[in-house]
Amino acid sequence: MAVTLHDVARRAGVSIKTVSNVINDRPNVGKTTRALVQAAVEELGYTPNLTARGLRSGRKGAIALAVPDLALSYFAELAAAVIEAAEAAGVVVLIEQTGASREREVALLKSPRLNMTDGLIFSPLGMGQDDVDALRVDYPLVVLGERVFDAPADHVTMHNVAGARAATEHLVSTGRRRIAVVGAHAGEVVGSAGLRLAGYREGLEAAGVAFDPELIGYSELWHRADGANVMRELLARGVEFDAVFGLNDTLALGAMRVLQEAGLRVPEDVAVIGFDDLDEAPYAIPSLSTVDPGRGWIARTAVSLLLQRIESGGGASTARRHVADFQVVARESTISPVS
Amino acid sequence: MAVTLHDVARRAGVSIKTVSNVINDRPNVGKTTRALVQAAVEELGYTPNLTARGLRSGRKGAIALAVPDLALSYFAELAAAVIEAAEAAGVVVLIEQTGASREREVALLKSPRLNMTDGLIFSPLGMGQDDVDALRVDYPLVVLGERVFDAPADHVTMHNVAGARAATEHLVSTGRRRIAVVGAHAGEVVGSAGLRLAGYREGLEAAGVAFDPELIGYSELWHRADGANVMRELLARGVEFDAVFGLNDTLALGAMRVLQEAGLRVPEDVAVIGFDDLDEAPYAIPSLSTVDPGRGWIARTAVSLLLQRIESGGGASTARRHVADFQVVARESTISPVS
DNA sequence: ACCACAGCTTACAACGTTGTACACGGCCGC
DNA sequence: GCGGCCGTGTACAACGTTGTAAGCTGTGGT
Repeated sequence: MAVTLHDVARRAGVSIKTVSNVINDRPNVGKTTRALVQAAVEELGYTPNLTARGLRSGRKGAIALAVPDLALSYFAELAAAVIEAAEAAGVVVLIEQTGASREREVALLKSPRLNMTDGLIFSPLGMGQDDVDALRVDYPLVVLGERVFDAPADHVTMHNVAGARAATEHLVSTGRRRIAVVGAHAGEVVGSAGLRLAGYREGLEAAGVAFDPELIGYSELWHRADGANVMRELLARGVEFDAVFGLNDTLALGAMRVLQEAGLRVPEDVAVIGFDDLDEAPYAIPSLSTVDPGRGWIARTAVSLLLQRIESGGGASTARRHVADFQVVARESTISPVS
Repeated sequence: MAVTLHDVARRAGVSIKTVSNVINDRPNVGKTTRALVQAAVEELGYTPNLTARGLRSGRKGAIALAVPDLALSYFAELAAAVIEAAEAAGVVVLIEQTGASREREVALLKSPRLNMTDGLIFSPLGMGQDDVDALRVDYPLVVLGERVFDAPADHVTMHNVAGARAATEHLVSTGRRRIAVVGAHAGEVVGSAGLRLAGYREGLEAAGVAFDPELIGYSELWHRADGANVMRELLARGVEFDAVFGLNDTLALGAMRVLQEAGLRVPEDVAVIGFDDLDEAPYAIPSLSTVDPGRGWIARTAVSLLLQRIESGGGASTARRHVADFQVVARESTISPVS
């Protein structure tokens, strides 16, 4: 059915290796032969069999991306950026969903399915420091996020602490002092929730504002609904606050809806800031202030690091660590428009 | 480096074919031999090389999914469902983004990259009826959506017309008569916009409400921002309406924010309904009424049809067409809560 | 005049797996 | 007790590609 090198070789009257050399732009092919072969390729509509190439050369031209769930906006947008960056390098992306389950994350790392790809970009959410050994794999690996420190793999991450601190300071700079937090994880130290909460405390301290545990709203998951629930609970408790820091944008958006439902004006009565700079943040009403964690840069860097590892034969040199620049994006939810 | 059948065979003292037979549960292997081999597999940590298997057997265990852009919520949620369904069948998913560009869509269909997979689930957005021949491919293909009719491939789609009609009738049933539309495409007949607008007109007609072109808001793209812009324009024009039908949820959400910004209450002053039942619809404030087009069913059916084609050797039998059941989901944006 | 060498091309093996054909032994039926 | 058959296992080839080594031709140096 499919056209192979043999067919092209027969048509052009050369050996299959010469055709292979033409396809791969090897230098040692004569001009006339090259043209002859190219004509035959054109004529027969030959396309290389990537599976066979992968078997023989070990390079498959595909990478895997493992995220908790594509239905979570942050990961969908991250995946979109990873696919775009990979595409630019001529590589395709195979996506795995781990459901943020520690077991599935650990299992994935040893899955035979991964040997269809040249390497993995892995964004764990359930694994912890204890699983650091599971990351000691024999294929190129880039880890995203901050669940595991000192991993024996390249690491691309964001300034969770500094970003959260900057968000807090931004709120303080607009005159807010009672800043509620939505989405904290009890007792967590590593992980986005723990780090961002630490940044929040740093920001308060720098501004000379006392930390009040009453202002911290906890929720395990980070969906819109969780943000709404936590905010309802804070309101019910009667805690006073003039600002809300959602540990990510979906939490902030959920919280913001509840605030408006309760008749509180954003930002006049309560300012709201999130974290992630989702595509939808600018289009919320009011548009959501947030921290842009450099998602695009993270995606591009992760792809580029992974491709470098693949290129270099996966030699387990020292693990590199890259941190994206962040930026506070002030929008209407923290700064009232000039009226 | 990696453990192969040869290594296992040597360890177990049998031939590699016997090991292969054990791995694949072939019947003609004795009980003791089987146990022996399994022990060796365990001991050496053998995992099959899927690339080699793919080359030899033609079955790669991967399918491709092509969507316009994962950053669009609908496609992210669709992709999540497709990956989940494929995973249940032991198949991985490779994702391609076409950017809704007709050229890239047509090019993708002939891309050699696809031969890493056993088949394609394709959701075109730029192609039209003229490109029907491009869908005549020699690998298993399932097409989603309604851009192309009579395609020579299996087709899974939704009840765009009936769903839109039902949404319209739902608005009518709550007493609305002046129903604005957000997101129409001028002159389009096929495609979601054209079909949903047709359903809207059917719904009006059935209710004996006259169609008023003044109420139709056009926008090429279907992002949140487009919904907001169209709504601002409708308000600026001073058209009177008591309901809004967003041709998808993001349009409806964008429009709803603008309505609230303008001081109009939803649903008291204006009812809003969307289409897609995105995960975020129930968490908007007010929660968004919408049409559940059976996204999960579509994903599962598409995967199942594709796998059937693959199983049956891709024999180009007659193209099948499947249409998901839809359901109007009434939420707060069309029905005021009992107060 | 011959060797060395560069430039181009080819034959062959190999990547790790599975399909095909066949070999071996024992048991059944006649 | 012999022929055939079933159950079990093996050897070999093949999937389509690329790496290696070697072959062939012609040119230039000595």
